[in-house]
Amino acid sequence: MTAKIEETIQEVKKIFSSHLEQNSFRKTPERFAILEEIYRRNDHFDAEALYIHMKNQSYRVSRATVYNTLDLLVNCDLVKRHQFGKNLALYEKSYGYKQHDHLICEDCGKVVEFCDPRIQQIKDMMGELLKYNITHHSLNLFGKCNGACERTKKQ
Amino acid sequence: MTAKIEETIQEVKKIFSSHLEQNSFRKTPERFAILEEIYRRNDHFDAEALYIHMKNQSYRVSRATVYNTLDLLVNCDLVKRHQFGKNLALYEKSYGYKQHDHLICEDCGKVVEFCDPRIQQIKDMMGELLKYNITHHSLNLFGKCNGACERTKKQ
DNA sequence: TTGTGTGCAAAAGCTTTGCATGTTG
DNA sequence: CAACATGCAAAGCTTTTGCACACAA
Repeated sequence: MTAKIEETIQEVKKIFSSHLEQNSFRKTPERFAILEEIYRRNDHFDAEALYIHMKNQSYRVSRATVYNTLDLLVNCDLVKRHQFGKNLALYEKSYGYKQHDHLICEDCGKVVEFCDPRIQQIKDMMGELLKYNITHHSLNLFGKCNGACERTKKQ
Repeated sequence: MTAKIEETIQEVKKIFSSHLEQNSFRKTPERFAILEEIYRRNDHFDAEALYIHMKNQSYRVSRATVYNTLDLLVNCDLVKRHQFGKNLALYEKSYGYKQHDHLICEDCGKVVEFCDPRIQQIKDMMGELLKYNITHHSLNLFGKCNGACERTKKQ
């Protein structure tokens, strides 16, 4: 499993490297360090948490660079950004992950992923019906996770 | 049609009035003026636009009151709040409207509403499967409205 | 009259920007 | 070595809060 992670990290670094090259962006150590940090995590995180975590790990980055790099990674589809609420934007790594949506617990903030083929059907149908080119979507279900919450209250 | 609007306004004012009474909130002219203003609109609007519009109409309100009243109205289901993007929260009146989701044009910001029964099926199924009480959802499709855009570029 | 609501402006929270410095190509 | 990226802190934008005054109950 650990080997798998290292392998994935090498792959995404190559992809990121190509993306930077193609767009004439520079390959800075900060950018690759942030990418690596993201791919070592397994959760949904916000920019600040990522920044703090980098700081704690001896790596010297600024918030500006974190935000800048997150944008770059979102643009080359290595990271997905989700707006779960007004002041709650969470990111997640996306390389090798299949499309999925989210169920968010209103009490503890826990995020669960799920897949349902019907959402794709809805996109196809509405795109055709309304004459839009649908590029992406965002489906979030909000609810309460019956009990498991109290112990995991977040932040 | 105009008569219909006046009628609706009377109805929602009664509902709001009851809600305020039940929660021991005061019935201030500002609150009813904001409710009325919202129900005279037919679009998706943000808090600032509502504030500006009230100001332009000789009505003296503050942003604080606008935000406060919007919260009250959302809580009694007379208004719905949608987070369409990072800094893009839009509201819409909801009394007498059936459940619907949104398709947002990435070029011009235009918002189209649509209904699809499959989303309810997904909610029911995922709630049961994952043992959550689903309270609400947010489904937004993003795409491009093929041409009609260029002329309606927003803001 | 009593305490909630309001207006105003300042503050907060997340994100972006400006500027001087550092580093990639 | 020229331009772009970085770090830092200040600024931006939307939303919230604090305070004194106004007014609903």
